[in-house]
Amino acid sequence: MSKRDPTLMSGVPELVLLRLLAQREMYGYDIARALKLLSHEALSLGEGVLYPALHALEARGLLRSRSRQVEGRMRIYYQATPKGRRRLERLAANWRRMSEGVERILGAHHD
Amino acid sequence: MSKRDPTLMSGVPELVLLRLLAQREMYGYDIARALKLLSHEALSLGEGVLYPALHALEARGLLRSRSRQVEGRMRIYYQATPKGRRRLERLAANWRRMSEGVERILGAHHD
DNA sequence: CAACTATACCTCGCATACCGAGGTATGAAA
DNA sequence: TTTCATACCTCGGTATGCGAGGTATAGTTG
Repeated sequence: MSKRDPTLMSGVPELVLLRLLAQREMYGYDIARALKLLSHEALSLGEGVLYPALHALEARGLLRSRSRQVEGRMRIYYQATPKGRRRLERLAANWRRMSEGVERILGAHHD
Repeated sequence: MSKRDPTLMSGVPELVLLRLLAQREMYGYDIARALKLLSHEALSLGEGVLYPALHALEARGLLRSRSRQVEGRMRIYYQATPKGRRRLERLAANWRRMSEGVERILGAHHD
């Protein structure tokens, strides 16, 4: 069925993947490293999340990939499609909205 | 097995429930309303999330409840236990950490 | 040359979280 | 008497995240 919106809970992996791959072409291993680095270790996608997520996003037309041989090793480079970018905008807006909501609740003292 | 930590994705419902109920005693319907209000509609826990979550948290000793009859209607009031408050601290710290991580990735231009 | 480490990909199956839809019952208002 | 707001509840589906495990190559080190 047609993929309902990520509701409350995050879909953070989808979000950050699209964000990275909207910026530039990257391959799996690369993404994992970048994610740890950029988020100061706060985020880390294990391979059991990463690869299935990449495949799913590609199948949905949000990413496209090309394989390249680099120094004997095979790499699959992904980047966001236009559709993926549009999706990213939606997800990012959503995420900010909900994260601000959480922040308000964490911050307030509700007497 | 013993309940692994909420990993990447949020466990936002658990977090916000504990936060509200660390502050004051509330009952289900009340919580739903407060949540919408405080978060400016950004968060809304449907009853299919809310009640099971409350039961689960109570079963884990993070909340305790008492029933009261108010104007003919039965209400079950919940509040956070000390253990629940400690859990809240952990979850809140976790959430900030990961939300900052996401923010960094959303914000940066990764050239 | 054997081991080991880093790179690079992959899948399977478990657990659990979240959600919508549906169900019950009361009191007040129309 | 019907409807609305209050107030609770459960069931079943789905997807999602995750760990563990598996393959293979290139380079390093003893």
